[in-house]
Amino acid sequence: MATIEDVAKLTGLSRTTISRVINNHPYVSEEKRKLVLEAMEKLGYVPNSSARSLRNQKTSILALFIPRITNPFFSELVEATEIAAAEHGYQLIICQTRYSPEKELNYMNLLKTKQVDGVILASIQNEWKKLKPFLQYGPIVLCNEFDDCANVPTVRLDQVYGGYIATKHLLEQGHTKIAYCSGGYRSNVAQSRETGFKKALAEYKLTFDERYAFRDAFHIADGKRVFHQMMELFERPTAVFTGSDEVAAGIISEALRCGYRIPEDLAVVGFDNQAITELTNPTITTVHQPVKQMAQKAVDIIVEKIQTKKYDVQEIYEFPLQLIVRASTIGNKLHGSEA
Amino acid sequence: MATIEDVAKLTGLSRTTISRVINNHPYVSEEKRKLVLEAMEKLGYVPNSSARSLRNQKTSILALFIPRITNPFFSELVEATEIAAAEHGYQLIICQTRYSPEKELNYMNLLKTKQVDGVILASIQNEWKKLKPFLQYGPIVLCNEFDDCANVPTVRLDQVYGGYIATKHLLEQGHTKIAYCSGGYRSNVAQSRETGFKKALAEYKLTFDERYAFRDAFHIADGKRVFHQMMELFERPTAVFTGSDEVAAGIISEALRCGYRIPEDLAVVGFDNQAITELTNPTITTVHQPVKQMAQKAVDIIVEKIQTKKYDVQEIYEFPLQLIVRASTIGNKLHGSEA
DNA sequence: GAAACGAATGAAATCGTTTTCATATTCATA
DNA sequence: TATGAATATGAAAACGATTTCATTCGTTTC
Repeated sequence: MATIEDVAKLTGLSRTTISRVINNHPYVSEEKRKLVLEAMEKLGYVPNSSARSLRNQKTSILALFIPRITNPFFSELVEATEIAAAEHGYQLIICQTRYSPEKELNYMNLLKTKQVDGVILASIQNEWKKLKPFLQYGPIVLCNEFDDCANVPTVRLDQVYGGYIATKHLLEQGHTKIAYCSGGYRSNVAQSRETGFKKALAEYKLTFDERYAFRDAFHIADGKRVFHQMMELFERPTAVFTGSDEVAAGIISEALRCGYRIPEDLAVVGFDNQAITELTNPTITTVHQPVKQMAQKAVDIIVEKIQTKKYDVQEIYEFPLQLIVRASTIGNKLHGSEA
Repeated sequence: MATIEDVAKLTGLSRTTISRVINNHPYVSEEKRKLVLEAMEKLGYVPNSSARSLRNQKTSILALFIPRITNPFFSELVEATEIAAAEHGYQLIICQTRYSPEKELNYMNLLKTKQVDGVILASIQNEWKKLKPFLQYGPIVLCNEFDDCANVPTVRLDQVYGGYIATKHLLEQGHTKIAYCSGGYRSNVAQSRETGFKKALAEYKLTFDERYAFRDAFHIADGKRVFHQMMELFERPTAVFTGSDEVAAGIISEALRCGYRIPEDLAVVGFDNQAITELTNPTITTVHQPVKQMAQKAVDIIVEKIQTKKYDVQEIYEFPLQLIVRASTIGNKLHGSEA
């Protein structure tokens, strides 16, 4: 393995000059520069990353925290983040917290041990006060998930509005008994959507019915289960808001299998605008989230924070959400509700 | 930021002793050990990763190469790989080649610059002879994708068998006009499946019809397109083998939308056993791939290779595939073919 | 013609660890 | 009581880069 010393010896120059060539510093004669480049080529020399990291106090690695990558929303986020990071010359380490506060805290040591230059949190499993101390070691940027207490840059989507427009759409179709599905209690994303959901209900003088709330719906299978739970209710809902397209697809799939009609018997609205929304037979009305833009922005910001070294500023960047109306809420001009 | 020197000063000991405590070396008196641990706690000291990497010539980072992470098969692979890596104390850097040989080669420099201890290739975009030179810098393990020329450990699945059992299943249902879909020409995975497909055909004295071959099908949308291409053929196939559940789902979705019956008009077999196979209305017959086991094995092996430093050995570990029969090929005891 | 400046180069310190080697002490053994 | 091991500790040399500070040599400038 050739080192800078080998190149120096071969060229008869000092390490300093070699380093200057590597880093495109001025004050190197064209003659020597060529000599060095040839020697580097000949030796197959490439600077050692660890040595550079140590000397420069910089790893060019970012960490992205997500609960799990097989959730298509997070897949998309990882895809976009990796691409954006690469554009800035950064590598991306994936940290799957699997919803565990301990795992999250453990991964946070990547920042403390200087294995990464910064952390992007796309989900949060601990209270902010547990996370905050790590700010002294490097920048933390919130992306998607957020926390009002957190004094750090936050890139997020207007989830209240998302919950609101999706619900309002159902209300406009005449529905009054609308169930609510989400994934988890802890997430502020989910809570915001619920706020938007309730806001829309309130505008129609309706109150939130706890019996219609299912806050443990993450996957397709959960959607199928929730469908049955809804149908067992005394007063069945005629529409359902879900926090993910997978759950919506699960509900629809199970409903159809059991002989129900969508949206006539049950209108369903998803969230995320995943590929599967075009797959089910009534295609799925959903809320589009501009994941790419969000990821790009988060990376831009963290790169800037790494440079400026000012980490504890609360800046909020919010992107809009967009309702995509498809067939799962509007069936052949029929209204689904006969409240 | 506290360094080992600070701990040494605070305790009045040498860096050597601090290091011994950190690394659990023998020959440190219990008294001093406690003293050191207290000082570390007090200073919030944690060893610097870059310094350790440089000194130990080891980063504890692996790189995983995939075309793109939003393909659910690769999401699952990344998930399992990250978990397995974490168990061994390794971090995982994601490298999305996006099917580009240049990007792949570029990411390979992670190995050369010693930013990672090893590379797991889950897809291959270059000829092996382009990749081979990197072996002098660290271990490369093939996982999922493979190359017979490659003199490295390979963890793979028996794709010939996978293509064979899926096709044989269709043949057993009486089909004789079976279309073939795959994603890409270059991949040995796809080519092996095609070999298995042809082998099954041959056993039934049927020949491969190039007009029935669609080798550019990756996503749901491709499935929809391919469905129409198939239906425009003079002699329509009565069954179709696909290289992914997404494509299968796309075909089924579009077929249903256009009023065709599945499997009566067209039997469809997918690949991967993804969640969506349980979503479409006739659920999708597919081939299950033991992704977790494969990923776990690949990580186990690369960790071992990092230790033993013997990289250029061709060892092949093959896991079996399994046909999962669902409704998209067997409809209510009806046979779909009337050749 | 001296002073000042710019271009080109190198010696040595530095980043924060781990490891090698040396030294000192204790303790058992012949 | 000398001898050799086992235990406990530290000084200094690595690991492979970058940067600071000199130094040297031309070239301008007054």
